[in-house]
Amino acid sequence: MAKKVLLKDIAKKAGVSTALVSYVLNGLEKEKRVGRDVVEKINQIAKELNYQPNHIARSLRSGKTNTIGLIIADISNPFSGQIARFIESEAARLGYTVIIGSSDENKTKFNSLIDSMLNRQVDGLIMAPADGSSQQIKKLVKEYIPFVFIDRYFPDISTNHVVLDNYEATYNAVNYLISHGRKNICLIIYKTLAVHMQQRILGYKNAMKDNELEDNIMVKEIPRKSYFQVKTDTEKIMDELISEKKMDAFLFAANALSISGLYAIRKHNIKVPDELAVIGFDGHEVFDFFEPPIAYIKQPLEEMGTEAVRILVEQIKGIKKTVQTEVKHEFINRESSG
Amino acid sequence: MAKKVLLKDIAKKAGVSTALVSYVLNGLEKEKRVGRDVVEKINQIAKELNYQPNHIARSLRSGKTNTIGLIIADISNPFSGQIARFIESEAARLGYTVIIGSSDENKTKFNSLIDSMLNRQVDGLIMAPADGSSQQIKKLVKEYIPFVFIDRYFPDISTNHVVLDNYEATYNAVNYLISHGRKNICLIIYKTLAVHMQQRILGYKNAMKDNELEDNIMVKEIPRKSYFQVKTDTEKIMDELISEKKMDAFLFAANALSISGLYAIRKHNIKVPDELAVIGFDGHEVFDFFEPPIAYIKQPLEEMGTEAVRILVEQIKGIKKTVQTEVKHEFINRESSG
DNA sequence: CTGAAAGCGCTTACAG
DNA sequence: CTGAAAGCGCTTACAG
Repeated sequence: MAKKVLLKDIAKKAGVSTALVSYVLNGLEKEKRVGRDVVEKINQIAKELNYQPNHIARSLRSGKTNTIGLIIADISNPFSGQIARFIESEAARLGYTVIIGSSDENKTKFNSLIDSMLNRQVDGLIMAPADGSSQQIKKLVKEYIPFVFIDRYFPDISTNHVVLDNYEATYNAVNYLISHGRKNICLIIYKTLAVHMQQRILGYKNAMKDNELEDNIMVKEIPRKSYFQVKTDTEKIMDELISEKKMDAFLFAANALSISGLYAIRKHNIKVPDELAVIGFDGHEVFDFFEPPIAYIKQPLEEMGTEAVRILVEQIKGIKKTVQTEVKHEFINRESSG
Repeated sequence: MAKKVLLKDIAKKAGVSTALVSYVLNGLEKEKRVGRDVVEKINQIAKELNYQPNHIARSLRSGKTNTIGLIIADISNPFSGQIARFIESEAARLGYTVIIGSSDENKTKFNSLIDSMLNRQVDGLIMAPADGSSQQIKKLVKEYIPFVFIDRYFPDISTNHVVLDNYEATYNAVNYLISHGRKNICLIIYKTLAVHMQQRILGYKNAMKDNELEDNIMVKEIPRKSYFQVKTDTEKIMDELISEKKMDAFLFAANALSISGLYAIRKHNIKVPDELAVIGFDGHEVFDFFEPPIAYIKQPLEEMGTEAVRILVEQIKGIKKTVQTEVKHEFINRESSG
């Protein structure tokens, strides 16, 4: 293996101390008022030897790793993957590397991911917290670990977060359905106490109430288990609802739910939107393929990811204010909405 | 911030040196023949103080970071995301953390990701190398950096890799189509010199030849650009081919190509498989939704990911033999194949 | 403007 | 069986 070039190799060759080399290579030549000729010589030698600093050594000394921990539900799911991608890009732009972990919405895994990332001395965390993990989060707050939530948060802890305008998202969608003549609108959603889902329920319910349809409120909650289980559970509920023939519209509050629901709708050969209007969440290629294309509530993933990184980096740099950002959904209206 | 517990805190409290503590906590008590009572005392105090080792310090001293760099095309694409997930799991099981980077199939990005990961002192790399990056790879080989390729490799460099039996995958699929009466089979594939795609072309061509259909060979190559561009290009070519009405089957050699092709097929209202048989690659929910469901060649992603990690970790631990694994495709046969 | 030196928190020969 | 000490490769007060 080619011998690694070290700071002191440059120092020796330039005939100066390692301190000078460190200053120059870190752009502190102005601040430390290093001589012009020395700066030039050091830069040239560094280039010549193709010097690559050892991040580990730098981190140990400086206490900063320039690494961000990202904890999401599951990197193999497109929603998580896309947001991870945007986070990775923005982080790289700002000089940070990202370590990703998948919690599977499991509190134990989530907590152990946090521990493992902290042991690796990440400078901060971006997380979609799992249900029931608020104890662990309180510890982070107490220890002044910089972090930002995405997608959800705990209302009883004051934290930085970037979330969707979940209430408005479902409120508007339901209003749209009602204004186009639908009255029996069912909301299919995950069974969880997480705020983001609760807000989606609230948006739905209030839209129904505001249109004097409170008697028609119908919320079906699906346990958040494996993808396969979600599909089975959703299809089963859809089977019942469809055979009762009471519904004239479905609003799905998450991607996997939408897809599972669409399977059921197709199986029963229901005409969309004539018999049933449908609005999905997040967006998926299956929505484009369905006959007709499915309308959906789109989250601005790039904005969410970029914003989360920006907020986190500010926190890491020492800005102490709490930042809570709500980004706007976009309603992608297509034939299925009726 | 709660004061971090250090090795020497434990040592002080136990009245021993840090060396003993280090040995015990790293499970070297047998090898170093540490006294029983001392072992117990150290373990107890470590638990009591909730000691968390500083990985950075450990890494600097030991030269091992227990970190793996993973470079794939794009983490937001389901194929990459799923394989990343399996790699992450297996790595965690073996005590490694994964840093992920997306190359976008771009040689420059790919090379700079390698540099950045090496600066972070990853112990090894798992990569789906971008076209034209073989120079950089030769450097890795020369510097004895442990790495494993997935999905593709460079035939002129002897490297560890885990790849699909690409030749057999398309050979068998084409044979199946022919044995079910298809004669004018078109292969839609990315335009690249990468071996894995070349093997898929070869499998196709040889199957055609072996059935005396060499005059019917029709390969259409799509430049690998943005997803949007791929879709546009594929649809355009499909439009032509479909209007000529000469084809009776399509084999798509990658996921994005399949989906783009399916859009075109649906647009033209072609009956599958009556007018046109279709076989896709990789698998996607859209395949399930299409009428009829699309048959496809499935890659064993879990096996590929797990195997890649195992090989890499062996290399990191010093085993020098080159390991080249070919995993078996699975043909998921469904109505569309005719 | 520059250098000598401490120190980040571990691991690991070495000596006894 | 155990301890004192060097050292991983940087950064950064401190002194001049």
